[in-house]
Amino acid sequence: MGLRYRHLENGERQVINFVFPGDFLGLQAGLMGEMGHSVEATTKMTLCVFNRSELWAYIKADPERGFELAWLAAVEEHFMGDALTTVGQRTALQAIAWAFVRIYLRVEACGNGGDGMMRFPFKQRDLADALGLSLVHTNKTIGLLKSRQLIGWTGDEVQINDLAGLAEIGLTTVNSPKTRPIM
Amino acid sequence: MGLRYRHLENGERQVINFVFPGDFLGLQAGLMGEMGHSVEATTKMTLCVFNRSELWAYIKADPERGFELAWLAAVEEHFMGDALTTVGQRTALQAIAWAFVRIYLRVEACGNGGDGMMRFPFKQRDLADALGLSLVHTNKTIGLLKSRQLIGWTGDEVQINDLAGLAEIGLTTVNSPKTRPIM
DNA sequence: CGTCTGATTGAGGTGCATCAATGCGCGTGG
DNA sequence: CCACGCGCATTGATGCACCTCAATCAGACG
Repeated sequence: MGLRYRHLENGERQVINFVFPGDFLGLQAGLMGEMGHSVEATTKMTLCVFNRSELWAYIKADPERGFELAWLAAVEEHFMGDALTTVGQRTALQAIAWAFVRIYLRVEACGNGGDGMMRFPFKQRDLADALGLSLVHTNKTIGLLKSRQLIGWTGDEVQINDLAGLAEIGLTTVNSPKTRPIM
Repeated sequence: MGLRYRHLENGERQVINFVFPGDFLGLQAGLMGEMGHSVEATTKMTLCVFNRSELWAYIKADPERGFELAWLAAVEEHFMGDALTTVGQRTALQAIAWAFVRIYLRVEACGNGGDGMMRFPFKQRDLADALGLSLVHTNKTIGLLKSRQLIGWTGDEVQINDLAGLAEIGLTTVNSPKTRPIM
C-alpha cells in the first residue's frame, strides 16, 4: 500500500488518496505525459510495469483496454468528487468517519478484512493531510471515535467496530460499488 | 456554462467544478452507470447527446475514441486533485485567487477572453460552495481582491487585472496545459 | 542509555462560520 | 408610476471549530 500526494509551494502536502493492491498508478502520466502528484509506498509493493509509449499500441490492439482504462479513470474521478465534498463540507469528525468507511470498504473489496480488522500502514499525519486537517486535531478526533468504541487503531492495524455508526456520522451513503464495466 | 455539484445528506452542497463549452458531461454515468453528481445550467446550453448504451459500440468501432475518453477522464481527475489540494490546504484568499486563475485559463482556452475580461454567470454562493467556504467569508475575500485591484466582478462579467499576481497569491503553478493526447 | 519517530495532551489564538441586518437592482402588479 | 417582493451582494457582531505552539510520553533501535 501507499499514498498519492501533491505538494504546495508553501510546503503543505495534500494526500490525494491511499493506494491499495490492484490500483493503477500513473494513469495520468501515461495519458497526459505528466503526473501532477507523487506516489509513496508505505509497505512493500509488487508493481506491474508498463511502457508509457506503448500505451496507445496496447489500446489499439484491443479496444476493450481503452474502455477499461476510461472506466478506471472515471471511478477515480468519482472518488475524488466524494473526497472533495468531504474536505469541503464535512466537519472533522464526519470527515474522519467517512474516510474510515471508504477505506474499509476498499480493503474489503481487496479480499482482506471482513471481520472489521484491517491493515492500515499509515500515520495520523497521512490521514490529516488527506482530509485537510491539522495533525493535532486529527489525533483528538480519532481519540473521540476510539472512546465511542467505533474504531480501534493500534500500530498498523485498524479495527472497525461499527461500520454503520461510522457511515451515519460521516453522512456516507454506502452504495454498492460497481465492480464491472458495462461492456 | 453551468456547474456540477453534489449534495450531502445534511443539505450542504459541494460544487465539483464549473462547466464550460466543450466539456464532456456524464462520462461517469456512461462508464459506471451512475452519475454521483448533478449538473445545473447557468446559461443556455447546446448539448450533443450520446446514447449511453452505445458507448461501447462507439469505442469498439474506433479504439482512438476509447483513448480520447480515457484522456478526458484523466484530465478531469488531474483537475480534481488540484481542487482537492486547494480546498484542503489553501486559505480562503489563496483558494479564491487560485479559482479565478484556473477559470480564466479555462475560458481563455475556449477562445474567449484574452483581454482579462470574461463572462462568469455564477453567484458568489457557487464559488463559496466550490471552495468549501461560507458565502459571507467568500464575499469579504472577494472584496479584498477587488480592493487590491486584482480582479473586478460586476454582474456576470469578471475582469482579471493581474493574472500573475493572482497566481502568486494562489500558489498556482501556471503550467502550460496539454491540449493533445500522446496518441 | 541516547536518539528518533510518532502518538498524545494542554493552552492559547484565529480564520472562518454563523447570525442578522441593510442595501440594491429588477420585475410585477395595482 | 410607484409600492412591493425577491434574489443577491454587502457589512457588522459574535462564536466556535480548528490551528499553532509546546510539552510529554511510549516504543523501536543501535
